Amino acid sequence: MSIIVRQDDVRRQNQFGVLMALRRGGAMSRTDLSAVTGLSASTVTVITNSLLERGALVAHSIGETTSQRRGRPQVRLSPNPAHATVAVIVLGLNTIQATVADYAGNALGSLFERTPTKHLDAESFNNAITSTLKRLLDMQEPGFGPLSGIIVGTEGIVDIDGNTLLSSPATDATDVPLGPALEAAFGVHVEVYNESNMIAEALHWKAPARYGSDFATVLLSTGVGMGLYLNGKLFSGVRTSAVEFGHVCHEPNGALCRCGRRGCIEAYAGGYGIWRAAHGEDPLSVTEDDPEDTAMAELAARARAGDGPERQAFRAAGKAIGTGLRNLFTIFDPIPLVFAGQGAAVLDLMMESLEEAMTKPVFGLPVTVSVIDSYLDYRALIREGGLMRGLVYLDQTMPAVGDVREKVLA
Amino acid sequence: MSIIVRQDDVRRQNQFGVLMALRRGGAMSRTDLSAVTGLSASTVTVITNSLLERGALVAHSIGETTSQRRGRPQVRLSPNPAHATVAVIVLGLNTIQATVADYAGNALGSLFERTPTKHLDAESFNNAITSTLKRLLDMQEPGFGPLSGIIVGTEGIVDIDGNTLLSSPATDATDVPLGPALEAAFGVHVEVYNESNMIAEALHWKAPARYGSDFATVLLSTGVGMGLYLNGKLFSGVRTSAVEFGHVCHEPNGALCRCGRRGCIEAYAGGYGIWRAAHGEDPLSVTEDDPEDTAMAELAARARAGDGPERQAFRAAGKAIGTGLRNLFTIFDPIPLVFAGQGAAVLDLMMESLEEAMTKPVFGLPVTVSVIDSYLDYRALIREGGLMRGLVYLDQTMPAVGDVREKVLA
DNA sequence: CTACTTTTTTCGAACCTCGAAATAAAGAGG
DNA sequence: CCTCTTTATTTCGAGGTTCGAAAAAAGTAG
Repeated sequence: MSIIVRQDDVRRQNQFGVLMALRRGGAMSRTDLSAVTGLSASTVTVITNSLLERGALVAHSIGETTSQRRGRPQVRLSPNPAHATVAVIVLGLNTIQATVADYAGNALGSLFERTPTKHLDAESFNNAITSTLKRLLDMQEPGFGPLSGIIVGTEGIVDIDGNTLLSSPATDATDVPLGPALEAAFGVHVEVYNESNMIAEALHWKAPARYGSDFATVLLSTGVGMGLYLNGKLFSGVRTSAVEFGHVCHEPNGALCRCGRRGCIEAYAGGYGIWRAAHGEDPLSVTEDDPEDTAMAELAARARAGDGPERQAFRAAGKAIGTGLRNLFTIFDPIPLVFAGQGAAVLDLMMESLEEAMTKPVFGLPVTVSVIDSYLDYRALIREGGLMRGLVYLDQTMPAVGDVREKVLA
Repeated sequence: MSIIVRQDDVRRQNQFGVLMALRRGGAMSRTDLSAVTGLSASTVTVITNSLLERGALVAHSIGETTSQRRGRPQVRLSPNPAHATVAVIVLGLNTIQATVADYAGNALGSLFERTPTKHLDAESFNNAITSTLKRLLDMQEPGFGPLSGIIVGTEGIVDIDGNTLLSSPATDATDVPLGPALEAAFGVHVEVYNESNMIAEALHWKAPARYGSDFATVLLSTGVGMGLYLNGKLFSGVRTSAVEFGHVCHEPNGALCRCGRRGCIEAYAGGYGIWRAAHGEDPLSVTEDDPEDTAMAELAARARAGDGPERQAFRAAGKAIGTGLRNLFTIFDPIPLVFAGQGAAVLDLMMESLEEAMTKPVFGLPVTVSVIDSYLDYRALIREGGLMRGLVYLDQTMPAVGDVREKVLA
């Protein structure tokens, strides 16, 4: 059904536009906002005054700007840090990291805990996360804004509503109602996302010029994940977070993957896949243990030293990823690429075979990928992406209560 | 950049909503429109009267409804056939089919021509299509509405703006500026689409309950095409029509495809791929000739008669398609499927291996596909989809000129 | 012919955005 | 110190939009 638009929707959308302009462009004056958003100066005045009155924005007092220009000085506006607080939780294998940040996006505090979450049942798993966040909140100094939202970033498959953790390496439990559990405990809106999606979200905010409308992030870690931005929006599955790039089939009847199927990209390019191939182990055997980062570094060193099974293992990984990317690009055209995670440190060993597999022309149209970046600290990216997602959620759902004049008259 | 909303946009959007409700639900009264769209009765009155005045709608005079109910009889409204005319052109290998239809979607006339377009240069190719449409328009009786838009559906790769035919089996020429050529010749808006996208569009309109938000169409013909509806919208590539499902890699280093690469799904499931495998021909040899429909029917008959290379060839085709679908479903979750084209007639020979490859569970989540339909006459679907796309374009771009009262007062 | 029922239109209220004009708040210059 | 100039912001009226309530229209029932 095509959606009907009301009067309020106009105001809400434009108010959101103003807030987004400030998030993107940093503090700016009403005049700047008018130029950036395309709204008239009078409309910007009405909207910003309404937001100021409700405490969502703050005006930077004079002197801070030191304009030295001729006319009336600009009053720069920006999100009011004290207006709200967002919590971001990043889950790993037996690790929980919680962070709180203010409405302006400044981190207020962080807590990293190692907890054996892997073998907990769903309820205990939720409780562990809840208590970590509780501890963090108790540590905060009084006076910070009210907690307004929680974003969780995790490996695994999440339902499309951001409520349920359907399946994740972080826990053996399935269909974990993490969203509702946190919502019940803290009384605020909660969204659970796949970590790769948050990496994409983070890059979109860090470098909008480069990662504006269309790009893909490939997370090379134990598994192989992907975040996709298409047409300026985060792409997700129909019912789940999906984009399980690591489980796209590379070789039918190929090496065994942890998911139980054969030939997945992850079975060649995941940490354990590379390790297995480098050591000449049976491609149909899978262990639960992940190779240590240091062990992988040694493997990479040996591969760089000279040809041999180690180098071949990395080459095979590159080929699997490259083939997968080419297939994806066959579906929606080539887009800029970003690699993140520890695997990005050994990209040099994979790049040749990756590019060879990826760039084979389709119908004479060569596949060209313009941007290939890499980021090692993917945890930080997940956190940043989650934070921005949380802030944008608040901006988007901020009610569009009436004009200022109304209250003045009353 | 987040988009700012103006006053006019509200009206345009709601006017579009009214027109869409009529296209979807057929002729209905203002009261029904109010219920379906969610707009108030007064707003519906204003919008419909404006559309009536401009000739976009007609009121069905009394008597037609024969309500026999108590109160004031409803006045049913529907798109005015004479308001506009849309032309749909379906291109095939050395064939051009042009159809014109009125604003209500009724076909007015059609012309099918066999023309050797394959070896024409770009300009001659455009001219051939232009002259076919000119002939068809000349054949029409006077009094039909003005030509308002042209939609072209074709095999091959089209740029995202619907202007340029980048590469197509219909012609050896590449980067054919078909859109601008037709626009220059007829002075109306032109959009060029991939045929599979139009098949998806057609099904979306034929059975919105079944094919509403998310589904995929697989076109089994000489090649293997796909149309995708995701989140209620036609999915396309970033720069081109894309979704070149047939050229997703099934077997690295596998059979040779016409695109020059190896192991594409089409190399196994396209008409020539099945033929080649059934006859034990070299999988690295490709011919330009396509097997005749009758020859393929014989092949299917032999495959149904008993096991042998023919049956194995169809099984291999099913496996290639099934694997490709599973990979796609790994990216965006399983969705209902529709098969179209001659290949849909031999689906029975492929279905077993197709389902086996497709439904292997990912991380314990079984892949289930609820709806699997098939349509043989895909040309008709392309035509219908193109027509609806053209009509919706007209609805969407209809200006939102002012209130009725204004003119009454003047 | 009158009462009732349902559909459609009319009308005023409440908003929203916009452009023009007015106002505010500096620096520049005498 | 006062006035002029310049730039930013606010005020105000106009025009457009949707909505709810009330009125009008156009039938059927009896």
